[in-house]
Amino acid sequence: MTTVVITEKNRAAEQIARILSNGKYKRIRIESIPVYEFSSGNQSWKIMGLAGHIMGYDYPSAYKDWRAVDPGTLLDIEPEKKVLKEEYASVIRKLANEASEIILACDYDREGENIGFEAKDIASKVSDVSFKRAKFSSLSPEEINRAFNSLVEPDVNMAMAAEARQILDLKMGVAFTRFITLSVREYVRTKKILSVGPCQSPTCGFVYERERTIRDFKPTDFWKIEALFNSGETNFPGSHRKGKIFNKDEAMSVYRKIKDCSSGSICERNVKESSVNPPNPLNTNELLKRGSNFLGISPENTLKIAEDLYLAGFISYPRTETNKYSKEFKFAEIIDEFRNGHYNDCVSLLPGDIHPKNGKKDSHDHPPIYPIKSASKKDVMKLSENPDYWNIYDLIVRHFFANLMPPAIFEKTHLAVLVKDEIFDSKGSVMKDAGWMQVYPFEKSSDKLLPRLQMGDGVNIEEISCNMSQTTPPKKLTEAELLTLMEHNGIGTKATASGHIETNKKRGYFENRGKTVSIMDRGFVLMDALNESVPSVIKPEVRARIESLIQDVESGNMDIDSAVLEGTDLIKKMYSCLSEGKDRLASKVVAAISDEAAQEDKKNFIGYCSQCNRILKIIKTDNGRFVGCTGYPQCKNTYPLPRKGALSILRSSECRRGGAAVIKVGKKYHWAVGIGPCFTCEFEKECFPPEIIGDCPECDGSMFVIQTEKSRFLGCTKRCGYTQSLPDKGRLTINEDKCENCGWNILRVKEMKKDALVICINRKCKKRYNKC
DNA sequence: GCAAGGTC
Repeated sequence: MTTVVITEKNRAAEQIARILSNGKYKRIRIESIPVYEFSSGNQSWKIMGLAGHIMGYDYPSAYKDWRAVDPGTLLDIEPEKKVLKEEYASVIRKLANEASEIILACDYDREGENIGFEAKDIASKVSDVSFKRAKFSSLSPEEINRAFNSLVEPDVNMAMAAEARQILDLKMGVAFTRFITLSVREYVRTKKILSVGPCQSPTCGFVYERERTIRDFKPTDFWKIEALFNSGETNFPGSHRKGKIFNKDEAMSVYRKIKDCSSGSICERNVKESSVNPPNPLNTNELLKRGSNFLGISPENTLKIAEDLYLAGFISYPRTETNKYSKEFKFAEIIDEFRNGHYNDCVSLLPGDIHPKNGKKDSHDHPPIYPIKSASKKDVMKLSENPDYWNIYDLIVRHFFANLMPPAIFEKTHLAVLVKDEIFDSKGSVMKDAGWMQVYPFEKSSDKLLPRLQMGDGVNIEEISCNMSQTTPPKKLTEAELLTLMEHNGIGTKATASGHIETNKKRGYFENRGKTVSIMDRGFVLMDALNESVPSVIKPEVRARIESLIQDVESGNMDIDSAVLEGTDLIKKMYSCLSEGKDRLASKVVAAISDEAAQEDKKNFIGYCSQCNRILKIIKTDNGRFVGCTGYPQCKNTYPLPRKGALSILRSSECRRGGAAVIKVGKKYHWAVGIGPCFTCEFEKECFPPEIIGDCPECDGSMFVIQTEKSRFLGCTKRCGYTQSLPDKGRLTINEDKCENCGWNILRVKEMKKDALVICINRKCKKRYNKC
C-alpha cells in the first residue's frame, strides 16, 4: 500500500515528508527528480514535488505559421494542452502505477488546484487510482497534520477557473500580438515583435497615462506670499495661509497691505506629539517597492537577488503576499541568531517585549520575508560580488528589526503669525525618539526647528515677498508606484508583477531612468493607437472582466465552456475594433519604428561603401558580425570584424591608410574597417600615441599605460623591463598637472559611487601628492 | 516568434 503525495514544489514536498514521518524520511531520486519516502505501519509514503505547472496551452502546430494564418481566426480555434515537462510527467506515471491513493497537496489557491489536476490527468491515463486533496494554509506541523487527517475531494471548479484564464489569456495575447506585428510589417522591415497581453498592456497603459498627463499639462501661474520672521534669536519662515493664490490682483492686494510691516505677533500655537509607526513586515511587493525606492534596484533584479539569497539560506521564502506574522512565529530564534553575530547593535535596541507591527494580509502560505542567517558584507559578497546582494540583504535584516521596534516620536509645532489681519503659518518638527528609525537608515527625517514662542509674542519681519510661480506637471511614475497601481488593479500576481514590467522593457515600450519609468516612442505610439481603437486593452478592465468570469467558474455558477465562450466573445469584439482601425494603427506605429531604425542606423554608421557609395553598417548575425553594405543584395561588399570584444566606433579618428572607420575593440586595441587590427599597421604609434605619465625611473624611457584584457599597468617605452601597477578599479584620466616632486602627470581615479582620487601614482616618488 | 502563471 503506497500513498503518493504530489506538491507544487520540492521545498513543500520535503517539509511535508519531514512532518508526516517525524523527521524519519529518506530522499531518493527517480529519474533525477527528488522523491521523499518513509513508511508507517504497513503503509508506505512517497512524496514528490513538482516545479509549478507541468502542462501548458498552445495552438496546434498547423497554426504556427504567422503569415499563413489570419490571426483573427485563432479566436475560434481551441488551443491544446500539452505536457511541457516530460521528466515530471514520467515520474508521476511511475508513482501512479504503484499508488493505492494519490493525495494532491499543491498550494491552496487557484493555480495550485490546477497544477494538482495536471498531475491527476497524467496519472489517470495510466492508473485508476483515486485522488484526494490536502488543503493547508501553511507548512506548520499542526496545519499539515490537520490537512492530512481531513482530506477532501479535489475541487474541479477551482482548477477549471485557472484553465479558463490560461485559454483566454493565450487567445487574446496571440491574436492581438500577431495582428499588430504583421500589420506593422506590411510597411516596415523589423524583426521585433509588438506584443499585447491582458497584463503587460495595462501595465504599459499606466505608464502611458502618466506620460499623457505630463505632456498635456498646461502650467498655470500662481502667487505665493512668504515671510521671514525673526524671534530675536533665530529666523524662521512662514507662508501666507491662502497658499497658492491664482488671482494676481488678489495676491497683490494682500501683498501691498503688508509689505511694509515690520512686526507681527503669534496668534496661534499648537504643539503636538505624533508618532510614526514602523513599517509592516515585508511581503514581495513591499520588498520590490523598497528595493526600487531606497536602493534604486529594479523589481526584476530585486526578486532575482531575493531568490538567490533565499536559496543560499540568508532569508526566508521571498514570494508571498503575507505581511503579518502568525502567533507561532519564533522571533526569539531569529533574534538569537543575530544576537552574537552581525547586527548586534540592532538586537541591543530591541524592546524587552516583542510586538511586531503587523499588516492585514495573510495568504496563509508563507510568513513575511525575514532574515534567517546573520551575515557580514563579506559573507554575502561570497554569494555574489554584485553589491546589490548585500544591499537587499541589509534592507531585509533592518526591516525585520525596525518592524519590532517602537514608533518614532516627533514633536510637531505649528505657529501662526498675525501681520495686520493676514495670517502666516509656520511648521516645525523635531524628532524626540528615533524608535525604529535608529535601525532603518533608509527612511530619513530632517528636523525643522522653530523658536520657543508663546501666544501674543511679537516677532520682527525680516522680509516679505510675493513670488510668481507655475504649477508643475505630475512626476513620472516610479517603479514602486507602478507596482502599487498593478496591485490595486489586480494586474498580475505577487510572482509575476515584476515579470510584466520586464516584458514591457524587453519589448522596448518603456525603460528605467533611475527610479522612474519612462515611456519610449514605440510604447507611447502603440498605447496611443490602442487607446484610439480599443481603449479597454490598455486599461485594467479586460483583466477585471475575465477575472469575474473566472470567479463564476470557481464558485460553480458557470461551467468552463460557457466562460471560455463568453470570454472569447469579449476578445472578438475588441479584436474587430482593432482590425477596423488597422490602417490608422499601423501608420502611427510605423512612423515611430522607422524613426527608431534611422537612429539605430546612425549609431551603426561606419562610412560609405567603396564599391557603390551606399552606407556601410555593422551587421550582427547568429554566426558573428561583420561590416556590410546596406545595398545588399545588389552590393555584396563586406569587411571582417574581430570576433570578440565590445565595439565602439571612434568618430574622431580617421584611418590614415584609408580604412572606412576606426573601431575600438573592448579595452584592447583598435581596428580599422577594411584594413584590420591597428597594431599591425606602421602608423599605429602616430594614430594612437602611448599615454605617457612620466619618466621611467630606471632608464631614459617614458612610462605609459598598458591595457590588457585582464589588467592594466605602466610599462617603459624603451622596454627596459621596469613596470608599475595602477589602481585596478575605476576610470583613469591623466591630468595635465604634474607632481611637483617627480614630474609625473597627476592621475584622476574615479570609481562608481565613490569620490574621485587625484594622486601622483609614482611608487618611487618621495612626496606622494594626494588630494581629493 | 505570440500570454500569464507556476517554480529551479
